Amino acid sequence: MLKITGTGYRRNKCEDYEDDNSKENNSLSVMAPESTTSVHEQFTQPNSNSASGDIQRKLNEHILQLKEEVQCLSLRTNITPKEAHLLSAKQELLSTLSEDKLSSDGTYQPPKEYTTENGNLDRKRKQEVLKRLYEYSDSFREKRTRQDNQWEIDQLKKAQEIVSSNPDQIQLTNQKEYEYVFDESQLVDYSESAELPGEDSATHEKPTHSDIQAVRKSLPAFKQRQSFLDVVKSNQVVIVVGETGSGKTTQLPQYLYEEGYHKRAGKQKILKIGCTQPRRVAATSVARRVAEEVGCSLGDEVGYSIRFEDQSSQVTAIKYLTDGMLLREFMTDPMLTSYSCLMIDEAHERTVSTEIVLSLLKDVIKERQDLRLIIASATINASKFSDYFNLAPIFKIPGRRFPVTIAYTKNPEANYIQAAITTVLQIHMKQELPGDILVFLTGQDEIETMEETLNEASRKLGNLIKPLIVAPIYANLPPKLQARIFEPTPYNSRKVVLATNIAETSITIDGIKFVIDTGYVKENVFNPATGMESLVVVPCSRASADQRAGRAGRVGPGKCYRLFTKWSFYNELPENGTPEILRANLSSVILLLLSIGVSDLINFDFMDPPSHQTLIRCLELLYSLGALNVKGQITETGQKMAKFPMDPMFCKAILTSVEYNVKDDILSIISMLSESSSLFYRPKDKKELADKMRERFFHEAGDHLTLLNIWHQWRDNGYSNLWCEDHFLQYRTLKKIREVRNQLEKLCQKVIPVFPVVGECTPDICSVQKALMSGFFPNIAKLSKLGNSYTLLKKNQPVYLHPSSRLFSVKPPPKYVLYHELVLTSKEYMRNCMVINETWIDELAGHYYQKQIQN
DNA sequence: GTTAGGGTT
Repeated sequence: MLKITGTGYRRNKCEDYEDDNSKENNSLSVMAPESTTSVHEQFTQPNSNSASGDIQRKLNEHILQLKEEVQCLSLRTNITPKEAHLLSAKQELLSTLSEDKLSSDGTYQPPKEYTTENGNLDRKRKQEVLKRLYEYSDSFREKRTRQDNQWEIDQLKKAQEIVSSNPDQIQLTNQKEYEYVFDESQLVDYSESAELPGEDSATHEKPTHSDIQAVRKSLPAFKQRQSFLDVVKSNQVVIVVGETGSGKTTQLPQYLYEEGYHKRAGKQKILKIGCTQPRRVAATSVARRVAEEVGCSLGDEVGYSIRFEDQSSQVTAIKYLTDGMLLREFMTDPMLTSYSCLMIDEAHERTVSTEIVLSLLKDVIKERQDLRLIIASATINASKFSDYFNLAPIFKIPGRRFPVTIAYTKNPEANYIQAAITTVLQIHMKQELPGDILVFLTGQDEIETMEETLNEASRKLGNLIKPLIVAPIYANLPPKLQARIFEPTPYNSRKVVLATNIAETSITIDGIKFVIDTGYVKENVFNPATGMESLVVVPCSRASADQRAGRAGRVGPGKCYRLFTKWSFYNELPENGTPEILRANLSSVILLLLSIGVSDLINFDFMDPPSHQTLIRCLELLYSLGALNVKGQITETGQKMAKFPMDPMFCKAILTSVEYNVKDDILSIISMLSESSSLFYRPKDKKELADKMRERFFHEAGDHLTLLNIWHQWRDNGYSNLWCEDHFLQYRTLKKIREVRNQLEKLCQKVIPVFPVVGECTPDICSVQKALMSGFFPNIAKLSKLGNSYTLLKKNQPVYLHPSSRLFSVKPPPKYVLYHELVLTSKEYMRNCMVINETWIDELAGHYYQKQIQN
């Protein structure tokens, strides 16, 4: 019997849920019945209420044919939505008509609507089934359509965006797996077909202008086009609450454009309508879409601008850009004179960049009455933005989304992973197919554990259950494995996606019907007093829980199982998460503010002001780095440092490296350090091997030079992807490192045009170490007297070498080490450490450690 | 004797 309770799982999870929406208590009783005649028997029983023998024979023939077709299709790794649709139809038919769908113990019961009271297929129903069988067989023989091909191409594009660092790879797989070649002459026009994929399908056909306009007019935003324009006309700042699917991101900038906001009276030069996004993929993909709608090439009237990639020009009127990019634009154009309107999208996410941009804009709009500002936010904190902008009007646009039923547990869950596993299995056995499951967990470790357990459970259950495909997704998973979540779920099986909060906003997976939300998230906490970071698991906010639930309602009505009680949702979950600005290291942002002339930070109009302590620590650090003078004003050095988009400690090291004639090595090391967290890939089952490969790069002086070794060897191996895979290094990270390095190189030439080489200094390891130390001198620790731990040189705080550090195994341990960062996990660990010479402390950081040196 | 939530310039 298919009872989960019988397989060792604690209890029947579904019974533990209360339904939020009591009307929709659709508890499915799909439990296999104790005894029933098989479907096969029903057809062959001479006394059954069957149709004529002729129909019976035809039916049997078709069952055979159908089986073949289904088998053929389900063996394919990629099927188009149309094929998937046919497959599910065939699945339904087969399970109705053939004995093949019986579970091993023969307890299959055909769906109720097909049967008469005594369990046999009724005659009328059988004829209907036959009719559909013919229809589907015919349509199956038809050629692949343009939409099918386009869909595949789009899927690939999607995959390629995710794995953009890895184009060679994808192309290769592509050719192998796609046996069909796009052939114009074999097109069948399916534009009338209603069954084909969702909302985006209209744009796949290279639609005509009027088609596009029709789609645009169907969006909820269109109904409010005129009232939106009216509100913007009479208000300088408007808060827009646009739910998912309202079309706000693509339509509102276009409305402004159509209204002529990009034209300046009497002048030739075009003013831009800017729209910021917190993520790069969003900026690029939306821009592409809007360019299509406007009917221009990307980079002409519609463009985008992200780091390393500027697709905009003089004629660009609608520009999508990342919020960090707009923040950088303040440095060259503090009044943002090239914009007539700005839309700050996804403001509710409250990234540091968004908030600083908003604060700066609040000032700018006082000076520039002509600038229009639109802030798009989720419902939950729209009023906060309205209050901040002097009670700006809130303009609402309804969304378009399927309803999602929410279920809570009756009692709190002690072990949410176990609860999640039980829930997955119950959904899988009780709910109809197709319908994939998305589970929100907090990190790689949990995902790996759950993946193992689920695979094991489904192996044990064998053919008692339909195939369960477990697909993990988290940011640090290599792209090849990430792509698995986008593969269409094969016939008659269910996909379970185990995700971190990457699936909350950044990645959208089609076909999800069920969401399981553990209610937790990992959050980075930065302690300004110690400069220590730690990742802690905290309950997620109500806003995120709702966002997560919404992921179940993209393709149709969905269901979300929350592994916490309704009471705790309303009483224990915070309404919103802590804004990032209150828990991040702000030194880079503060330097940027200072460089654009914001000197009074204490009275700067933050939406949520960081603590004075945080600000003071930042200013102290900047002062000790020489970015500020004794009056707290930014120095020339500080101005140069601000030009580099990195932490000021990095910037300082770069400036010094030029003097020491070790710029190349420092740029390499710094680029590596800035991305080092996602450089190494350590799967659970190959940890030791991965660590062994890492040891090959070890440099006696520590991790910084180890990273330099990796860089050099990658370069010497022709920046090869295969080489990366062999060494458990993430190719996409290294590629990004290379881009970062190139950008820094260019900035160096711009910011420091003349390279003054001091003395006879020849590049050597010591100079590299000293250049690093000129920026990172606040991070020095001294070996304790017992020799088993270290103490921060500045304050009396015990810290430890991280076991992953090259220096961890050095005996005897070096007397002084310099660390890149301090993380609090099971202990206070220094990560990325380097040996330093005692004499350098006085030489390079005498001003900082005066007291300590005297002692 | 052991860490990796998601982003961005």
